[in-house]
Amino acid sequence: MRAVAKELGVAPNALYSHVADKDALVDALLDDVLGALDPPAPDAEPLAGLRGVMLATFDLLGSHADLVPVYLARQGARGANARALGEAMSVLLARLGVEGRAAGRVVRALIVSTLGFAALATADDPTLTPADLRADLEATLDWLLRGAARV
Amino acid sequence: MRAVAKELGVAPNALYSHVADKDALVDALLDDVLGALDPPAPDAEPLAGLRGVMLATFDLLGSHADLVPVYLARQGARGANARALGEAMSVLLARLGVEGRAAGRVVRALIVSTLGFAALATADDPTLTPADLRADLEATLDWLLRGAARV
DNA sequence: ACCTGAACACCGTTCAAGT
DNA sequence: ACCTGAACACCGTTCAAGT
Repeated sequence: MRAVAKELGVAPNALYSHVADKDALVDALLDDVLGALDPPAPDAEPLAGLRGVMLATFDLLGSHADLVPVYLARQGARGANARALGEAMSVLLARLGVEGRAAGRVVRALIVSTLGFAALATADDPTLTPADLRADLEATLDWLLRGAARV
Repeated sequence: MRAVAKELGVAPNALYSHVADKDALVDALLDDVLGALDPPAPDAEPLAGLRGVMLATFDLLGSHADLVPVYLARQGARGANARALGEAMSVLLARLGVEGRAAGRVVRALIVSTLGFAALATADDPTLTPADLRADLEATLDWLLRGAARV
C-alpha cells in the first residue's frame, strides 16, 4: 500500500478512500491484468480454443512474473474478467459433451495446471527454463483435455 | 519469526543463531511436514502407487491448511523428503516406460495439480467442499496418468 | 469526495554485548 | 554455542481533521 501510494505521490492512507483494504486492491489488479486476454470464440474448435486460452494465460503471467505469487496467494482471480473466461471455456466444453459439474472440474484442472506451471516458470531454476515449462504445460493440457473429452 | 520466538519463550533474534533467515526456517518446516508421507514402494503397481502418494499428499495438506499458502509461495518443498518422494515416483514412472525428461514432466504435472487442488480446498468456498475437490483431483490424476502412460 | 498528519500495532533482521 | 536489549527500516490500517 505504501509503495502504491508513493507511486501516486500521495499519503498511504489516501488509498483507503478508494479501496476497502489491500486484498480488495490486489483482487482488482489481478482481474484487471486478466482483461488483456481474449476469451475464446464460442464457435472455435473446442480443443484448440481451450488449449489456446490457457497458453495465452501462461504467456500473460510470464510477462507479469511479479504477480504470479500474488495470484497463487489469492487462488487466482475471481473478478468479472475471470468469470467471463470461465464461461467462455464452459461453452467450448459443452460442445465436447462436458457439462454441469464435470465442466467446472475440467476448468479447475486446466487453471490449476496453467497457474502452477506459470509459478514454476517464474522461479529462477536454471535447469527448468520457461520454454521447457511451457512445453510441459502443453503436454499436460493435452492429457487433461483428451481425458476429459474421452478422445 | 516473532511468533515462533514467543512460542519458544525466547527473544526474536535468538532464532538467528539456528537459522539463516525466515525462508530457511520455512523451507525446513515444509519439508519436515512432508516427512509424514510414505514414499510408494518401488514394486507397487505404478498407477496405483502414483495416485496413492498424490492423494496422501492432498490429505496431508488438508490437515495443515495454514501451510498450504506457504507451500505455494515457496513453490513446494525442495528438501530431502521432497526429493525422496520425487525419486520414488520416478521409479514407478520408469516401470510405465516414462523416463528421463518425460518423467520430470509428469512428476511436475502431478504435483502442480495436487498442490493446486489442495489450495482450492483450503479456500473457504461453500460451493466447493474439500471432498468435491478431492474427487476433482482423483479425476485429474487419472487423466494425467493415463495420458502420460498412453493407456 | 478526497486528502493529510499522527499514531497504533505490527514485521524481519542486525549489531554489539553478555554467558 | 546460544542468548539478550536496543535499534533500524519497514508494514497495513485507523482516526480525527482539513478542503
